[in-house]
Amino acid sequence: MATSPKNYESGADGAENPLVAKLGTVTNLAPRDRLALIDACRDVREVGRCRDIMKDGEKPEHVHVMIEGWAARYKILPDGARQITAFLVPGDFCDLNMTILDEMDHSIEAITHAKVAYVPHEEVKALSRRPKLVRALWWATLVDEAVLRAWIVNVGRRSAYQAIAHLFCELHIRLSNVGLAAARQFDLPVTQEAIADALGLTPVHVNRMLQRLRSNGLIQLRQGTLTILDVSRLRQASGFNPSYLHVKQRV
Amino acid sequence: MATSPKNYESGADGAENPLVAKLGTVTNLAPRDRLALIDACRDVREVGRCRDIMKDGEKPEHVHVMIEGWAARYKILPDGARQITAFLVPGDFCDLNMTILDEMDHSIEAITHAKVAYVPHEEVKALSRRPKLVRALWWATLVDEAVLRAWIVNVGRRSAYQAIAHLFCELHIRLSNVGLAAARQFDLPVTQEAIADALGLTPVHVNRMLQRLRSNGLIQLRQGTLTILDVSRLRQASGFNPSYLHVKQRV
DNA sequence: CGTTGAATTGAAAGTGATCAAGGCGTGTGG
DNA sequence: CCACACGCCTTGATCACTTTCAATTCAACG
Repeated sequence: MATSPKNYESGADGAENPLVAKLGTVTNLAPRDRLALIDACRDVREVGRCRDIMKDGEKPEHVHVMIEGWAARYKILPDGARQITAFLVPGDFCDLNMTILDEMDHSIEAITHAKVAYVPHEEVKALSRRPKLVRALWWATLVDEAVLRAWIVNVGRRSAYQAIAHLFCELHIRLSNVGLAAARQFDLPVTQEAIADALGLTPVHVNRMLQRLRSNGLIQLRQGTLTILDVSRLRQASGFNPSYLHVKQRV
Repeated sequence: MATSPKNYESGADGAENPLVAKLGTVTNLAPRDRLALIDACRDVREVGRCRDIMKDGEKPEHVHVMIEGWAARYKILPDGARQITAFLVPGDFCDLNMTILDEMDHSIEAITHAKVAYVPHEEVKALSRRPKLVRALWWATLVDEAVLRAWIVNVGRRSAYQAIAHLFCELHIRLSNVGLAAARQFDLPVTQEAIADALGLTPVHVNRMLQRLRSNGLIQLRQGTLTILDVSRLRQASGFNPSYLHVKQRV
């Protein structure tokens, strides 16, 4: 329900596969590259809501790619508190190249019912032999890193009100990249508690700031659908600058 | 002055070059690999304190490696606030593979007088042809990412007191990896303001929490030298778990 | 129509921010 | 050689954004 396949801009550019769509936002992938990616994602498995896709301490046997639904990368503190360090949407890697490390240092949970592609490591290696794809994969890694840095800024130096607005601006673009956002709206199948865990806030406070965002006429949020009423005003309010996402400007 | 070359465990394992020392903590590098790394770092330049090593919006011409001194990766917000997203110490890359992106989305500043190696991109490519080194370089990238995630947790879910303690625990290990920390102490040539910018706090509050850390007998901090009076108590106080640094346990 | 998870609302308490001033050490210039 | 300046660390008092704790409303569902 939360993740009805709306596919706003589906036919855009081979957006059947979100990974292809995402990587397509930076390079013009050759047909063979696309096919290789699609083929690598052939083993798709379903994961129930609130189920861990991967647990802290595990050594992943595959590389996981989000195909449908949302997931959250998170860490649990000794006192039980939870911090989400990333929202994973279709097209995102859960653990690219994590084989190199001994074990996961955090967990990943499906926050909606999700479909995840299980890609064998050899397959990734094979993909890496295609020059365009290595670059694209590196691009994805570097952007993930940039998103982490922006996340730190968000949590560290922005007010709760701004941080939430900023998060929405980011998700808007990232979802656009995979054809899952319209010009001003997208599915946001995320509880206020998850937003709180992502931004280091309490659910109560998130609720209040959302109300303020609404009453200021910046957003509308109902039944898991977020509508940005005034994109430029929301960006300005949060100090959002999309450059860190390194996308060929389209939004 | 702040960064006197103490080289606590210098002769450890070819620690003349901090990059070699760091990568040596995960793989047994072949002599030829070490030489290749050392050779790649031949062009070392000095950077004055408070000078930018790289500015937001630039396209780096080289890959930069910290050889001596400290630097900070940071972003400036529209309102002028600053958030540091990483401390770079000897052995750290400033911008590995950043060529793939169009331009820097943040800046890097030397926070002490520093020595930085300028490595041409081709040189990095050449290094990547050595299987052990590619792995080691990937390891470094993945650990950098893990550090970013831990940073988010620090800023988002820990109290100021805990966050500062946690930061010290992390730096302790990272500096040990490059032979720049003794069992219980290391140079910390960082102002309280920098710590504040790193953790999303105010200098005033950092000052107060440092005092508390001191009066609780956990640390001693004088003239840029931090002494951890009780390593395990400091780790416990901050909920520090070193696993995210993915080091062959030595500390 | 009762159950359940999530969203709301209220009041009180706190951690950390702000604003302002004073102390300290060091390097520089008269 | 001492005075002054500058950067950084300290300290105090006050303010406010967020948290806590608790209770209530809502909406989807079986």
